Amino acid sequence: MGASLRDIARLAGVSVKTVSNVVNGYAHVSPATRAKVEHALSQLDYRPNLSARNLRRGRTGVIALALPELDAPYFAELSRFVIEAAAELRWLVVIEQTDGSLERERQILDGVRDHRVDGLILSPVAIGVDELAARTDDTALVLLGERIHDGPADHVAIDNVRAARDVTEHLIGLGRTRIAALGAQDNSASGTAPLRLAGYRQALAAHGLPETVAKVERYRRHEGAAAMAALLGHRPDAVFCFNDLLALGAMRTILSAGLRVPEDIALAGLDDIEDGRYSTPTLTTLAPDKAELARIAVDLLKRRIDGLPGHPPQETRAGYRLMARESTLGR
Amino acid sequence: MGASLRDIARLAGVSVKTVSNVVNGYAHVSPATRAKVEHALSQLDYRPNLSARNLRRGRTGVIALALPELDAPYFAELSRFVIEAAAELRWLVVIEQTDGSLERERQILDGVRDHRVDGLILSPVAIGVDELAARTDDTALVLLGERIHDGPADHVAIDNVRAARDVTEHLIGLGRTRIAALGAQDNSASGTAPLRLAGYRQALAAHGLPETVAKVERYRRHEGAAAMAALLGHRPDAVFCFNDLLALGAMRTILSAGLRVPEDIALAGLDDIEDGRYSTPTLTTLAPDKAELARIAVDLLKRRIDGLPGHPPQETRAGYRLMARESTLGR
DNA sequence: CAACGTTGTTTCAACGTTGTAAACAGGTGC
DNA sequence: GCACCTGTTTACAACGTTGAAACAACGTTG
Repeated sequence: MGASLRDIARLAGVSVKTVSNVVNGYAHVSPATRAKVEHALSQLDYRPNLSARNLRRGRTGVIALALPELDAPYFAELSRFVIEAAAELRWLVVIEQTDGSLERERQILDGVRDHRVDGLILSPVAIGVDELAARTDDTALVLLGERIHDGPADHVAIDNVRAARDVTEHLIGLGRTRIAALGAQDNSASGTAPLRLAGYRQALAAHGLPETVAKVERYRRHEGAAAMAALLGHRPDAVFCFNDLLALGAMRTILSAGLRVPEDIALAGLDDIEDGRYSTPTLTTLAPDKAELARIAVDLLKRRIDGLPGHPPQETRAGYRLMARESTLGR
Repeated sequence: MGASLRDIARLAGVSVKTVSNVVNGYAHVSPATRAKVEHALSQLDYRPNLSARNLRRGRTGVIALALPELDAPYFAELSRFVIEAAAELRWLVVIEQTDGSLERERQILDGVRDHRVDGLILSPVAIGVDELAARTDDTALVLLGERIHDGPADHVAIDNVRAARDVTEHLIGLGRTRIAALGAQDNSASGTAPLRLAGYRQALAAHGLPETVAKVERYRRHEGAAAMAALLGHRPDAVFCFNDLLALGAMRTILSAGLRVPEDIALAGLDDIEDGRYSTPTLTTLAPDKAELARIAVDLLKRRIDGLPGHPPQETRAGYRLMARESTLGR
């Protein structure tokens, strides 16, 4: 085991508290003792025991990031930024996966209370606003990503309605008229899908175009592929997929059917995952500023952790950019 | 703050230790007191303070998983399995990213000592065997993935030489004769690249075929795309990319150049990331059993954490399967 | 020169938990 | 009546840290 303050104190011939003072950079320590102590510290290669420090201070320096699945590239990319932002505060990040299950989300919200983490960044899928509002626990919580606004906790996301409208407008601007949406969901009282659907509809309505909507259960490639197969019967000339994974699945279906992208069907996604920058054709998409999302989420969490409870929940928007690529523009 | 053992004890009219005994399922507690205590526990919604428990027990219940980058799909997929395997032991997993940098790897190895985590699963890139061997620290450590064997710590990986040979044999079996390798590295004393290169060479040598080798710095799509552009001059009829990201980048270059896969150039990768199952054409690859890798890594780590130090480092192999898809077989 | 403030250091207690050992009650056996 | 179990419960100390308070030594100040 490593050396404790006690060992250092013994070696340096001072009290434990003095060593503690040196370690914590307390001002009033005489140069002589400071030198002695520092020598002893480096001699024994002292490392503070963080369990003990945390017990004393009531903090762990660890936050949790709970998201549906780490192997969805969007979330993997987002995690990278969260981890980086947290690292600047010397926080560690434990990652939990909900798989979009209500029960897992409950478990995690509940588990936050066992003092292993100082706060939680949750990317919710299944849990409802009312259930969140009923939370008795006062551990710091930030909701990340697509979610009905004005909920009971701090929240950061892009403006999904406007983003979806922008993508749809892009397709309309290309002269497409039979524009389908792929990615609506039945069970998503709290999620993205309704917001993106609303944006899609707003754009179509503004131009008097008809809508076609395909539903999926989850945002994975194979569901995109399957839903696209069903859509082919409607002969759309453009498809707005509610995320990039769906779009990549859909692209596979279209190309396999011998149709061309974008000549026969223009395709757009949302998320800007790296895959879409290397697919053939490359995928037009809308790129949320993931670094900003992560930074804001961590900042909000820090404010909650440090601050007094009782402040009203805060709503924050992160930016985005439309990335027009080959799947709508052609080569 | 939550209730402590003391609060429960007061409410139930017993000693703190009795409550602790109930919480920990100690056998010799009379049914009557057990009931009393359990009532009080649920009444105050008791949660053990894990910082305190950890301080006492000297364990944190948290392990670290350090890998180059979370947004490389292979590592994201692997992380998912590690987190799942750890969850079965009630362990949390903090993720650290090294970005393949030596300094970060050192930092992380060093940081393990501050008692925040019980052990470390490291997927090393830059650090050398000798430096690892010189480690004085005795915190549990497991090396995960491609790495020179017989190092100073437990290690789990697939048999990279054999795997690379199998992929190359597959290409040879298709009748290809100008088979290039994409993904060799200059600086990788400790990594995958030399092993995979060796396997590739073994296969070619066995059939008397000539080799062509393209180097990259890191295993990312854009490097695969760039390296492939350089390879095109050699007019290979098949390319074995040392991982799937390289292959997907290469595929993009080939298709953009107006060549066909696999008719003009057959393409194979290694990793079996999900992207490759939905690219057009779908990507032939070799699929390491990631779930097995993760499980073994966690098991080895558990054994180290529980066990006495001093046992010799253990070498373990995980299985793999060749997934022949369109990029070599055609439709 | 007494009262006071500053600087440097220490003692003490506490954070919440659990291992150890000891205390206690209620038998059994002799 | 005593020694000796078995089962149940408790007191105590300890894990390593830090805030609060106390203390000693030394100027300053009125």
